[in-house]
Amino acid sequence: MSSLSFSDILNKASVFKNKNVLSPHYYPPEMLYRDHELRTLMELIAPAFKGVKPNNLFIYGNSGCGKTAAVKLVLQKIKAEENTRVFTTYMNCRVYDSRYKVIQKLVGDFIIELPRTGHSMATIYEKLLDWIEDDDQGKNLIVVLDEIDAVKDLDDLVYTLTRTNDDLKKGSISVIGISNRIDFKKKLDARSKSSLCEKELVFHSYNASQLSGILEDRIKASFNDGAILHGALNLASAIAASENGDVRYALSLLLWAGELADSKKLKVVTEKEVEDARKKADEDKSFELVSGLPQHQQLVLYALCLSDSEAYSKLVEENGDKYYFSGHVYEKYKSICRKTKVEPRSSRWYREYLHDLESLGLITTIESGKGVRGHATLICPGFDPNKIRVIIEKRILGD
DNA sequence: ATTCCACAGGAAGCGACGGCCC
DNA sequence: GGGCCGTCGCTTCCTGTGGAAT
Repeated sequence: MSSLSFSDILNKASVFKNKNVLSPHYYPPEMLYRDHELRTLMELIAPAFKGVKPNNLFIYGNSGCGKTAAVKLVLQKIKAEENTRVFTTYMNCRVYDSRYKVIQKLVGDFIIELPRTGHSMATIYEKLLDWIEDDDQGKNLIVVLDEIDAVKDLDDLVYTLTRTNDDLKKGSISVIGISNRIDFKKKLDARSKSSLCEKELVFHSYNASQLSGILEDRIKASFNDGAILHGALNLASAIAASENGDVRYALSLLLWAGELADSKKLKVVTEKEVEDARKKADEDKSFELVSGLPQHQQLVLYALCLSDSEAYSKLVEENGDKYYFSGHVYEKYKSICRKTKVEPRSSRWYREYLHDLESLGLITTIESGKGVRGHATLICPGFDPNKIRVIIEKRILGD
């Protein structure tokens, strides 16, 4: 042990040349197969350089199909231009998820950092207006709202930003909204929709051969020559193609497969490592998701996993999966709460928990449809119930 | 045809919290 | 220190919905 040094660890043989290229936070300087989208984006933004407000834009497409990367690339090009009054800012709405937080972030980026609360909406809004107008010809601000569907009061936000352009004597604000949920537009009211979606741009999913192309490109920069066998590459692209052409997923598969090969001291990554990486990724993901859950969501999940052995649980078989009535799971949840001396949440909140669990992929729900009285919901665990049970027992009931 | 059931999910509001400004 | 302000996690109340039961 005493002879071990950092250089030993760093110089250990590896299939990787540069792992960073595979990270989800890495954005490539060039993009393949997205010429049309990049051009459209740039044409849309171009008027800003003449002091004309660009149209608002709404971008959608499945996850991992290059939306964010394309926009970030264009933002870099804007920043590279000199002497302009075009300002840009990018934010992810999972973090900035309310009108207040978005406006606050704008003020923070360009004017002054503000505390989380304390100032009224009106105060910080005025600050923003003053800043945009405080220039001979005003400033043209382009705001990119990634995962825009996460904003809770999006109608208010869109209304405020639209109104800003009316209030401004000079300068403008344009919005580029990005989402991977096409259906979310339905939730907006008509005015916000027409305002936000002045222009729309769809990113279609990559097909298997495009995925291979992209992967090959990244492999060159991240792995040693010949470290990835052709079969492994093809398998990774095929898996990703079946996951809606998600490049991010494909890259993380390669990363995991490479790490697996390193740990087995292999010089090349084969199909086997990719396959194992996929399995391991699924398991790790479920473990991480479950252990990171708030207490009551864990209890709900636990109730669902335990329903199997209970005599009163009725089950409906649907292609081999066991579905449980949401009402019964709620009762089970309440009884577990009683046993563990925890105050159960209301059924309204329980329904929110189900939504959360479903969006995390930990459960799937279907409507009962015919054969059941009323409008019942049926729930099925997304992973092996026994494994989930063990994780939760360690977490909650263990201590 | 009407009533009942088992929910879904929107709206309003509550109270604690952390923070501002004066 | 008091009056605002926005947020969070939650409850209560309520209307809507689709099919079963009567």
